[in-house]
Amino acid sequence: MGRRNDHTREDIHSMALISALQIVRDEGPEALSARRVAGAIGYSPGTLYNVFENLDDLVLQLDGAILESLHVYMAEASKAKAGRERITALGQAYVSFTRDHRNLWTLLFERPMPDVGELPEWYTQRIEALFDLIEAALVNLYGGAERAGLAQEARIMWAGLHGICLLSLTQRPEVLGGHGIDDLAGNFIANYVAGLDARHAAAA
Amino acid sequence: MGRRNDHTREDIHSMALISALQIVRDEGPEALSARRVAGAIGYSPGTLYNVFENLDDLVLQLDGAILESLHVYMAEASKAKAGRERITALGQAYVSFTRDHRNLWTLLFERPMPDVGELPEWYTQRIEALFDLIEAALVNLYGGAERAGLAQEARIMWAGLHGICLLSLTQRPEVLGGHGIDDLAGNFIANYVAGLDARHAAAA
DNA sequence: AAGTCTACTGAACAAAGTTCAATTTTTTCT
DNA sequence: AGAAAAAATTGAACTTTGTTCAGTAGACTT
Repeated sequence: MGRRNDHTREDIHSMALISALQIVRDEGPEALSARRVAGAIGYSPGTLYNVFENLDDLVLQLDGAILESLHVYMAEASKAKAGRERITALGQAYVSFTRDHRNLWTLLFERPMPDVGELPEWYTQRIEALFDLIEAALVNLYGGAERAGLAQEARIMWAGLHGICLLSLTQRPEVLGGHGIDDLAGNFIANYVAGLDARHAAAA
Repeated sequence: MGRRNDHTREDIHSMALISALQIVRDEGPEALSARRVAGAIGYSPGTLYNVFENLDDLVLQLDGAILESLHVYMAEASKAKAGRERITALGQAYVSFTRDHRNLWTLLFERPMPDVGELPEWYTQRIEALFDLIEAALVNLYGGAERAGLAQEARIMWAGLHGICLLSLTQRPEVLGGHGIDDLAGNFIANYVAGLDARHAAAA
C-alpha cells in the first residue's frame, strides 16, 4: 500500500497514544511494542517512525499524558480542602492513583529513563507541576514566609510518598509488617508534618 | 567443543556473577546480556542455562549480592554511632551507596521485577535485613516499648530515603530546587525524626 | 578398550526495535 | 488533462535480544 492520507500526522500521533494507553492499561507495560501499537491503529510499524522518533519517544509522550492525568486527579481530590487536610488528601490521591492505575503508574517509573538532562523541558515541567501541588498546600499551611524551605520539603514529601508506593507494590505484604499502603502513607504524612510543625514552632 | 570439566557448576555460577557485576558496574545494566556474560567467562551462552534458570534468575542472584553489599556498607557506617547519629549515619550511608555504586543500585531497582509473591524467601529476607538496620536504630533511640510502631516507621524511613535517591538521580538538579541529594535526605530524616519525637513525647 | 555418561557448543528460533527501497496515492505544475 | 514531483505507507530485512536443544567431544566406569 502506498500513500493513503486518511489521517493526518496528528491523527496518527494521537491514535497511537490512545492505543498504547489502552494496551498498557489492560495488559501492562511489557505488552507494549511497536508492532502491537501499529497493528492496533491499522498501520504498519514503519509508519510509527514517521510520527515518533522511536518507541522511547512514544513512551515519553505517553508518560506525559499520564502525568497530566495524575495532576488532574490530585488537584481534584484536594481542591476543596485546606491546611493539613489538603496535604493528607494529596497523599491519599497519589496512593489511590497508584492503586487504581497501577499499570500506567508502573510505566511511568519502571521503564528505564533516558539519561538525566535528556528529558525535554515540557516533561520536566509536568513533574514540577506535581511538586507544586504539594508546595502550595504547604504554603497554605505554614504561610509563604519561607517559601524556599517549603519548596524543598514539598519535593521530599513527594519522594517519600513515591518511595512508599514503590515499596508497597513491589514487596509482599509481610515484609511491610502487614501494614497497607494507606497506613504507611498516612503515618508518613502525619509524622513528617508533625516534624515541620515542631520546626516552625521553634522558628517562631 | 564437548565436555571439558575445568570448572564445577559452582565455579561457573560465581564466575558468571562476578563478570556480570563488573559489566553492570562499568557499563550499566543495559550492557548486561547472556552472550556478554558467557563470553566474559569463556563459555557459550547455552552453558549459562545449565547454571541459571534464565537471565532474570542471574539478575536476581546478582541483586542479592548487591543487597548484601549494601547491608554491610550501612552496618559498617552506623555501628559506632547511637541515637540520632545512628539514624543519620544510616541515611547518609544509603545515599552514598546510591552515588558511589550508581549502576549497581540502578540494576536493583530499575529492572522490572517479577510479580510480587514470586520473589524467593532468601531475597525478601535480605530486604528485611536492611529495614532491620533502621528499625534497630529507632529502637535504640526510643526504646523497645512500642516495637510494632517502630517497625512500620523503619519501613517508612527506608521508603522515603529510597524515593529521595530515586528522584535525585532521575531528575535534573533544577527540578529539585538546586538542593543536593544529601540536603534532601538530611532534611527528611531530621523532620521525620522530629515528628517521631513529638509523638513519643505526647505518648509519654 | 569399549561403552556410557554428561558438560558444552553453536546453530537456530522467536520476538524486539529500527531502517529504507519500493510502491502507490495525492498534489502540483504546465 | 496529463505529466512530473512529492509524500505517505508498506513490508521485507537487519540487528540484537533471550532461549532451546540436537549433536558432540571429552571424561568417567568397568
